Amino acid sequence: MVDGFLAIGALARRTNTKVETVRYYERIKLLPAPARTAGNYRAYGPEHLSRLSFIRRSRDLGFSLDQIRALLDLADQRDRSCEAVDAIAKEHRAEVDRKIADLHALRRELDSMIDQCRRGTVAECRIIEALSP
Amino acid sequence: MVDGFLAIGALARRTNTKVETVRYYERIKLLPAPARTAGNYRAYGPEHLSRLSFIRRSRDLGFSLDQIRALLDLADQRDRSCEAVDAIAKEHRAEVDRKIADLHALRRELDSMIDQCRRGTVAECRIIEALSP
DNA sequence: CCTTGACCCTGTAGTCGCTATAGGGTCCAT
DNA sequence: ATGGACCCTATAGCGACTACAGGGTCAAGG
Repeated sequence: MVDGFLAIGALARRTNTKVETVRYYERIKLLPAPARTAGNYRAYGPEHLSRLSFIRRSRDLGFSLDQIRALLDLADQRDRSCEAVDAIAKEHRAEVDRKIADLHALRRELDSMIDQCRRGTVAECRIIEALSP
Repeated sequence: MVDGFLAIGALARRTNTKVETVRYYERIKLLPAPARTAGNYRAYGPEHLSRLSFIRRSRDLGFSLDQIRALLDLADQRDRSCEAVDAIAKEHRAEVDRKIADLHALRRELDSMIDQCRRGTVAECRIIEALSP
C-alpha cells in the first residue's frame, strides 16, 4: 500500500470496524469511495479515517445511520449555526430516555413474574400462567 | 365464517396483531396452520387464539421468537419441572438489565455532549467535536 | 523463480421481526 | 348484479450489518 494510505483491513482495525461493514458504508454512500491501487485495492487517506471514526463513535452513541448522515452533512457546513446538530442530539437523547423507561417497566414485569415461580411442574408454573391469556 | 371459528382479521383484532404478522407466524411455524373454509379462508379455533395471545404477551415482554418457541414447547409438557421456564425468563431479565445499563451510560455521554453546546457555528460546535476522532 | 498464506475483490444471501405491495379471489348486503 | 370489506399467495423491503463463495494480489521465505 502506498505511503500514508491504508488498506481496508488497516482502516478497519484502526476504527474497530469489520471490513465488510466498511464496504457496506461505501455501498450506501455513507463513506466516499476511495482511490484504488494498481491491483484494485481500496486506498484510504486520513479524511476517510476521520470520517469513519466519526461514524463509529456516533454509532456507539446509538445514532442511526440516517442521523449520522445528517450530522456529517452539517459538520461540513462550518459556518452554519449548530442548532440543527443540537436538535438531532436532543431528539436522540429523548429516544434513549423513552427506551430506558420502557425497559424499566419491562424489568418490573419480568421481576414479579419470576418472583412467583415456585419451581413446581410446568402445569402449575406461574410464569407460563402470567404469559397466558 | 363457521360457528366458533375466527377469520384471520378477527383473530388479529382480538390479539392486537396485524394480519400479515399472523401469516408470518404461521410461515415460520410459530402458530400452527389452521383448517380452511370452502373458500380457502383460514379458520381459527380457541387454541389458536390462546396460543397467539401467549406469543403476543411474550413479545410485549421482549422475548425473542426463539425464546417464545422454547416457552411454548415447555408449556406443552405439563408435568415437567418448570426450571427451564424460569431459566429462560431469568436469562431474558439479565439481558434487559444489560440493555438498561448500556442505555444509562449512553444517556450520560449524550447529556454531557449536549451540555457543552454553546449554540455558535458548526465550526466551534462541541457536539461535532465530541464525535470527531 | 515459486509457493504459501494473508490479505483483497465482487456479488449475493442471510439475520430478526415484521411490514408492504401487487394481483388476484370470496363473501355478503343492497 | 355490484360494491366494498375481507381474504388469498408470493415477493420484496426495512436497518445495520454479517457471512459466504469464488476468485485476484502481494510480500516473504525457501
